[in-house]
Amino acid sequence: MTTDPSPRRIGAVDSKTRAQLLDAAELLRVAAKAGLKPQLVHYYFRTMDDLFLEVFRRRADENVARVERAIATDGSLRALWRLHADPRGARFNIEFVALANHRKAIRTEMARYAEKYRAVQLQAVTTALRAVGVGDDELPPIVALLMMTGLTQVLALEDALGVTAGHDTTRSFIEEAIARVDPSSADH
Amino acid sequence: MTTDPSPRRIGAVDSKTRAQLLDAAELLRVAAKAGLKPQLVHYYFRTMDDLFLEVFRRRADENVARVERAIATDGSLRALWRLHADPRGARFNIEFVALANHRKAIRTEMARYAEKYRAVQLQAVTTALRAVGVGDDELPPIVALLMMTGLTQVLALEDALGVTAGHDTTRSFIEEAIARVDPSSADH
DNA sequence: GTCTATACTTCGATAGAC
DNA sequence: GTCTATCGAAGTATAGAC
Repeated sequence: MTTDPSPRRIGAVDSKTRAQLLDAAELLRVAAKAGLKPQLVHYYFRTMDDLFLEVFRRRADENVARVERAIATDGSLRALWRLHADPRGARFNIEFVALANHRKAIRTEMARYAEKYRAVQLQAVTTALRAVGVGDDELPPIVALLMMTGLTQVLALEDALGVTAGHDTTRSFIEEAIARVDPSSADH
Repeated sequence: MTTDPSPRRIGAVDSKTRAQLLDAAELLRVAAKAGLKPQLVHYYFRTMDDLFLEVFRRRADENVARVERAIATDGSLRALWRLHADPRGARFNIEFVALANHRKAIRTEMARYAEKYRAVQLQAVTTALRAVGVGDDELPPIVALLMMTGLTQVLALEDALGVTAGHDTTRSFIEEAIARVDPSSADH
């Protein structure tokens, strides 16, 4: 998919400029805003899709790794929620949802990663819930996971719009609910 | 904001073509796909923002009205969830989030409506929870509302990507949870 | 009042200059 | 290997024809 069937020349993978373009794209300003000529994008990535795909994969891989690391060191419910509660992940997701709206290649890649990511997280949530004695019929892991994901997403989305009423209340409530069910992981 | 400070001519508000453009835009194909020349958009709406803003307001107003109607006839938790669970609303929202990413005018309008919509729904959820005896400290209405909204949003979003694992389980769980807390509103 | 010819700008991409 | 001149297409908007 990223392999190059055409004869056109392409920039070196370890080029500094290439890295700059990736960084810029991640912040969703492309080229111009980073002080680089727009054409450079096509020299280093051939197409816009290729650029965005690489940004996406880079981040997605990192996220999967982060979750796996977190599980290894502290698989508590609270730790998982904290992971979710970081708005950067949700914000990143929103940006790409917007992109995916127009770009099939992005959509496909998001689907692929959504499944992989979901599996990793589901495993973690399942273990965490079991650890604190929450039964599958009381709260199925997949439900807990989708709720966490959804909640984080709305919070991030509204935040981007400047609508934040009730957000702190909600975050506190979740933290407290977790503390209630698993006092051992409390840290303040 | 939609008033016209410039002298340029503009199409009649009750024109059939104008209505067609609005309908087309709602389905996110614009002009061309509806068999209309792209320039017509600018005759009837002056700018793209104006077109999208009108589509958005039309829908948003309708949604607010729909919730208000629902509350009036059946303000039960279940009814509110059903309202949320309709994926059309969430899908619509996602489309506009994508648009808002590039269009400040849309972003501003979304924020305005988000607050209005939130107020109406919060009122409804508050009443519904009180009716079934769920205390504010047990589950604050704003938390319930944000969770419902978030959950619906993820479901719709994943659905758009073709990722649907666990969705049915989750929907069933919510329905059952509601039935448990409010058996009177059960309908099957 | 309705629509189209036209222009301008941005985006995506290529070929070619250094 | 790195970058820029240039192009075509799409998106956005205006002036003018019917």
